[in-house]
Amino acid sequence: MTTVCWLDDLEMQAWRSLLSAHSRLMARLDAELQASQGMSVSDYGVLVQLSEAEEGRMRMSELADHLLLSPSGLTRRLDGLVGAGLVDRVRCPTDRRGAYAVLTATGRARLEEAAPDHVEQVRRHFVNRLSRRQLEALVDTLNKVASSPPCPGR
Amino acid sequence: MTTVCWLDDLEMQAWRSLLSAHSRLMARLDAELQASQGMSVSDYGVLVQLSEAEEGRMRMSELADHLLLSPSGLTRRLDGLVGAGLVDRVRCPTDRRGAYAVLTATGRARLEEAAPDHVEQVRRHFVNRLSRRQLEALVDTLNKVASSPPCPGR
DNA sequence: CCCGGTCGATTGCGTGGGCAATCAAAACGC
DNA sequence: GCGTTTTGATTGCCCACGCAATCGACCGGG
Repeated sequence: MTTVCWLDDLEMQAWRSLLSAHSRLMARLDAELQASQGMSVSDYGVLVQLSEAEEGRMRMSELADHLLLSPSGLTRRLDGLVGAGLVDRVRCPTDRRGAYAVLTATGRARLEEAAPDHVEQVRRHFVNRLSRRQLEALVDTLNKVASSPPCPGR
Repeated sequence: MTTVCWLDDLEMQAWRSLLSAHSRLMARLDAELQASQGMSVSDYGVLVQLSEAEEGRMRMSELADHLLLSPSGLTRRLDGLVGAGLVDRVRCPTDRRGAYAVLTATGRARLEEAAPDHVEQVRRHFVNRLSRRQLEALVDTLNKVASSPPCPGR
């Protein structure tokens, strides 16, 4: 019974390792941040992005781009955070279609509270398992993967 | 405004590269396989696993493990494939709780039809962007990430 | 036997997220 | 200045998936 396999062993392994590593890693981080801080990694990500932005505020569309989320996805993710008082939605005064997401004081506090745990978890499950050289190589490798396609069609 | 950041630059880059590369890669592969074959990468994955198994059959639980899916997730994923006639559900004769997922003839045909496209897409967006050395390093790196935690708690 | 414990699979339910449609507010064209 | 088009965000609808509860079937101790 010939199995369909036009990727050689190494290529196949690389592909499957990527799926497996990502899946396991995310599952662990989600579970642990949920357990230790009652916060999802996604919500944490929103708070981090905002905290790094000028004055803790960012336009919805820009934020969505940074988080690799669709506009609708972000809208609803913010609903939760707004409900929890961690983020405010502020209509943009100069362009009244647009809106800012702004980190509230409690939001910032909550982030600072959760950050040590999350960082420790990322270290334990990811960063600390790799050498500096491996981290460098990984960045390089993944950037090649993430970069725009050769665009033959466009 | 000090941003929360207890990971140094390289570590942060590695972490964000992983998220970004995975997200973009999956989005591209999903979109392209959907466009060229009307099939999701997840469904494709099920067919591949079955095709590699003895006689194209596998127990539900084992299949779920291979696919990194929860039992319920697999059950419902299979519903679709069964509905499409690509897979059969067969109750295990020796243990009537259990069930096999078996690849049908049409399922195998469908897989063989879709495979060239998918392989080409994985090559274009992933494998071919990397050198052999990078692939080797990547496998090694990701396996370290995926491997079981140090288990201090258990 | 048979009865409590366990196991494999499925189902109910909740959450997360994408796409397409929508809406209001700009921006553009003339 | 006033339609038309474009843009930013939100909403409706849908799908994927995980967890917990469930159900039938097996198993091991009396």
